[in-house]
Amino acid sequence: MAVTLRDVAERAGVSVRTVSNVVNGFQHIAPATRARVQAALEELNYRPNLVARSLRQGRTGIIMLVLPEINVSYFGELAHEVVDYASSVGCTVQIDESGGDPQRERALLETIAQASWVDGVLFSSLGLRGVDLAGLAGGRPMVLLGERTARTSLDHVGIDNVEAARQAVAHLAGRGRTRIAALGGSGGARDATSKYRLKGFRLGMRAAGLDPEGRYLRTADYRRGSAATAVRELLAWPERPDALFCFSDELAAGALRELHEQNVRVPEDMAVIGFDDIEASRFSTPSLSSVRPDKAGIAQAAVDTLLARLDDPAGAVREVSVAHELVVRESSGSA
Amino acid sequence: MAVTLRDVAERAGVSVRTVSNVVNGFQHIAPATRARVQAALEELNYRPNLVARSLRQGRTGIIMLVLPEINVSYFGELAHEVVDYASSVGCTVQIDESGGDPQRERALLETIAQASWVDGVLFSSLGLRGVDLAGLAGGRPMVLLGERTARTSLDHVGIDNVEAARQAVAHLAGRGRTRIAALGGSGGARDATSKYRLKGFRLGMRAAGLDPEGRYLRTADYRRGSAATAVRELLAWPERPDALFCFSDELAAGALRELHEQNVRVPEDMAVIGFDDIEASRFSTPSLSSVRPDKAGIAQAAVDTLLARLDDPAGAVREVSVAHELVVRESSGSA
DNA sequence: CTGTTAGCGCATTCAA
DNA sequence: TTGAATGCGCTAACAG
Repeated sequence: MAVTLRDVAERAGVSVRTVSNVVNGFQHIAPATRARVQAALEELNYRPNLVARSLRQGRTGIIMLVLPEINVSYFGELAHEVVDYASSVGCTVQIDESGGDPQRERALLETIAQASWVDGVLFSSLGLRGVDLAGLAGGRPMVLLGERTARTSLDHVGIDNVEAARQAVAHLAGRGRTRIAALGGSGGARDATSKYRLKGFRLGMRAAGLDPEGRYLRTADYRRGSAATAVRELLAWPERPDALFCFSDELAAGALRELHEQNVRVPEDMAVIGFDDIEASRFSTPSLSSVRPDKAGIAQAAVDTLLARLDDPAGAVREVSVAHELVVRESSGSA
Repeated sequence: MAVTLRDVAERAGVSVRTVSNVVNGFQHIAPATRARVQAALEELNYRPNLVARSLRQGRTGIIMLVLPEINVSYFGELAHEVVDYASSVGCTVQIDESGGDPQRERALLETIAQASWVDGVLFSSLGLRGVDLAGLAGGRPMVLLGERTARTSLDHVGIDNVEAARQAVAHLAGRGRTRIAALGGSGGARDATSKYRLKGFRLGMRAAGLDPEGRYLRTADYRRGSAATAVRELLAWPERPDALFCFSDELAAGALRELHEQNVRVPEDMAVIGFDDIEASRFSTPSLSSVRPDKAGIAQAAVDTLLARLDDPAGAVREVSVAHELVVRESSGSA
């Protein structure tokens, strides 16, 4: 069996209270006592039972991070930042995947509401609307990551997708492209991310004196494999695009591949820009221009916001907008 | 405050024992009582406190997964499989990162020994030797993932790296390549993965009647960014290689990029094969040949092995070898 | 400065 | 079939 405070107390000939004090680094302890307890602690190789401690304190220090899929590069990189920052503030991260499926997201939230060992949840939803989420959290502190789909009582951390998308389009237009197309997501209410990026796309097009209508193509998801058919379709448009704004770097990677197969040169015949700036994009051929969200900033803001919410459950709803940046590489170089 | 068993018991006019029985689905309960308790349960929206339950039962259902970095594609994909399978057997996954640094791995294990809410640990080490690990686990069940560095008392799940590497080399030789080079890791005792892959490289070379000596180049790590300088060096060899076996797909991706910059055609001038078969490899230009470990198989075996160890702490040490497969794509197509 | 003790919420043994 | 009571290991309020 595991050695308990009580065992140590007996060994050292003191009370559990004193041992607890030593373990937790309390100040006012007689040096002699402290030394004796320390010795007993080490002789018995005492390890505090964190479950018991958590039961007592009501906090576990465990943050749950819900993502569509951890194997998707962007989410992997985001998770990395979250784990990294969380550990620096003494928290560990539990990861769950929703698969981006609203039904599974819902089921997961049911579980979360019960999984009462997590102090709070960072939820990166693709399918559920904020209003749905709020009700499902089961009163547990939750911060929404990515896009907020509707007015809700939940804290939210994300970037300005509209502005970021607008800048991407402005960049393409600035390089002389006039037949710009956008690609990714559903563009509708169900997928807020693409909705806002599409909005930014339209703003950017109009600002450049271009007509955005009929220049957007949906995809089933944001993965590499979903780009190929879309790209073929887009190449068959009567007015073939000379630039492509993909709503994720993975889509852009899939697009680069398909463009290669169709013998379309990038950037000469088609400029391409992605979104997320995943690491692979720096090394692709051609290297991929992208919108880079400050992932570390998102992670930090998310964890901080969650911790603040834990301390003040009734505080005002927080809305944090994190920085982003345009990264220009070969794929959108001047033709 | 949260609703407890006691609250429900009062409400239903029964004892906590009875409520507990209903919650846990015990059989012998009078239908009338059960109905009354059920009603109270729902009216009060009772959620069991899992921390308290865990304290009582001694198990949390939390598995800790320790990886070098979750943002590295291979580990992201592996984590995905682990989370997926673990959830199917009722476990949640807590992720920690070691950064691949032996010192941090050691520190992390100290924490693990204390973090007594995890039932067991899946440890994918890069730097520490198995013998070191065994002592540090603090008696907590631990399964080693990837490579086992030394005889140890720990369970281990991995693929046959020697054979996999041998096959990769045989494939290149089979395509008529004679000046094959290997790239990645330290090749030494500190990095068992590259040690075994290097061993397989040598076996494959000799089997093809080629001399493996002096045809291996180390890298600082397995990331894309570490390939460039190595590739430049390798291109300057007196007998310039016509094939490159990279010990990871990320290295291979970095190599493809650098080869492109140096105007070396792939596969015409240089065949390239990687290791891990990450998703990006299917879509790169050229698409990348690779050794594909059965990641789902690894995840499943790892979790199963850990659970078995939990049930039988004294059982025989398990050594599981999971399947792998060679995936041939453009980068190693015949010249 | 340190000992005693009451719970945290739950599962469970002993009675009834 | 159900109630009362114990304790998992710990922290903290209350003494002394």
